[in-house]
Amino acid sequence: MLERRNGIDLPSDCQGSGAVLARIGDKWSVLVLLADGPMRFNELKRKIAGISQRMLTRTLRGLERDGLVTRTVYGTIPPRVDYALTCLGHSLRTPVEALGLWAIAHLPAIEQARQAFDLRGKKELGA
Amino acid sequence: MLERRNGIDLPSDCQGSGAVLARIGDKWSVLVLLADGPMRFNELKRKIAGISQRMLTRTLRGLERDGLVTRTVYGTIPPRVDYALTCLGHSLRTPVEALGLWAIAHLPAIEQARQAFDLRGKKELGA
DNA sequence: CGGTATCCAGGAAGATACTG
DNA sequence: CAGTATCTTCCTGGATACCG
Repeated sequence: MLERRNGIDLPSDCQGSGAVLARIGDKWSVLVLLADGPMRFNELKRKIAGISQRMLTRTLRGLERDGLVTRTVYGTIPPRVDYALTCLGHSLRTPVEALGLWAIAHLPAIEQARQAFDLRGKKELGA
Repeated sequence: MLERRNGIDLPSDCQGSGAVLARIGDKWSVLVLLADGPMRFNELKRKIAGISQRMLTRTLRGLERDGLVTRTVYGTIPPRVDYALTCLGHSLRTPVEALGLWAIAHLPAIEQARQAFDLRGKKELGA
């Protein structure tokens, strides 16, 4: 994604950051990540409350593909499928939770900055 | 603290996580965030290498609106505009860099998981 | 130099219906 | 229960051209 061109490179950690953010930056992945303990499909769907069946399937497939969750199918009727975090998936929770803590701490400041910014925009229009 | 899991709703702090991820989860914000020191528009554009003028403008506006960067216009000719991280913006670097470190450490594992996953998919098609 | 304005393609995500 | 298939809408992001 980030090609090195004409000599100037971004800090090396950008490569990874970009890929990881593409993975967890989507609308639902983090929520799945934070829903811990092995869970069945509809259990997750209920817990996440708002996700569509389609998006939950897609999100879980993506996480499974990246080795962040395991998918265990029991050949029973009715079918039962369990999803659980892998070791790798669990380890990702640490930095993600750090981000969550930052969000809790600073979201009010962000909201405030937004209002101030939008207000300035309005005034310029009026002037 | 993030682990409250009594089945009903997501922890309240997920809202914040979601909002922050929506902010930095886009394709370019993090790169701007990590490019430190006050920088002029084209300086940033060169450093990020691959971003279009339009997206850099949009990204910077978004970050400015959220109070993460400042935009300083000098009324000179030719024009000069400096962008710098605010205190808030700088503080966000810590968790973002933590995520970057995780990425560096585990990206190989992810790549490997992907290949294994895709391979399994192919075999099933063959069978 | 530092932007805006406009157009366009592709993917993300929702709603709905059907299946083993 | 745990999905797939399909259709549609929205948004992101790239390309291009012009402006103060």
